[in-house]
Amino acid sequence: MKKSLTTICYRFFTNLANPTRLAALEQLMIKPMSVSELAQILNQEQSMISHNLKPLLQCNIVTIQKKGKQRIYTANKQTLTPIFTAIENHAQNFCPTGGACLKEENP
Amino acid sequence: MKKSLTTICYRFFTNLANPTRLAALEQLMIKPMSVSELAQILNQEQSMISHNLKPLLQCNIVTIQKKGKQRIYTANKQTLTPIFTAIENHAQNFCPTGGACLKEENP
DNA sequence: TCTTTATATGAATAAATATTCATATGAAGT
DNA sequence: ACTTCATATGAATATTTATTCATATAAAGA
Repeated sequence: MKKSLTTICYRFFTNLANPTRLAALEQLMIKPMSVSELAQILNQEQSMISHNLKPLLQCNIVTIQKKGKQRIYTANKQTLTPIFTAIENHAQNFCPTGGACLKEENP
Repeated sequence: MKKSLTTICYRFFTNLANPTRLAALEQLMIKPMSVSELAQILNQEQSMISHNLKPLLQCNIVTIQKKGKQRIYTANKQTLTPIFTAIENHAQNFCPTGGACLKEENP
């Protein structure tokens, strides 16, 4: 890992380390959609969705395209698919019960 | 992405979204080492290293083995290598200057 | 057993992030 | 130009997370 990668990783992981943003990405992995559609599906305020999409956009974890008044956000699958796959593998190999990594809960 | 994966991802990314933990992992990717060795290399207090290794251990992102009084921590390369690789790729493809994703800084 | 060394833990404080609410911007139609 | 709808932004507050310092535990040797 090159020195600068730590910085990039930090921004990247910080970006993903948020339940709202992960839930939004989960939806966007299914299909591109607008802010208000996301807000409706996730049952969150529009401003919250906007606030949370902003850093994802800044890191190109999502992209945007205008469609009339709407902004359609699209997940960057090229980046996200391998990462989610890696975590799925980790979960399978190292968190067999889905919560086994919570060692404090099963000592 | 299954429903529960969002939860696992959240724990996982939260774990990695920290400069101290990333720096520790960077070292542990090079070679396994003890808490005090990490503390020395990273120029941080021992308690801080311990505190930060704890959640990594809980999620099996690192493993531990005892060696006398020392605890030798080892990075889980099986999990970490593909993730770091994916982020390296993302950085190459979407952050060409290493900071291009900071769009506010080059508008 | 006493001492030393290595590590972990707890609790207080400090710092960073998220969330909310009010409001601004901006596109499209009337 | 005015209205409506979609989205973004700012600023205050709430919440989460990190850091520090003091102390506990635990292994090993004298």
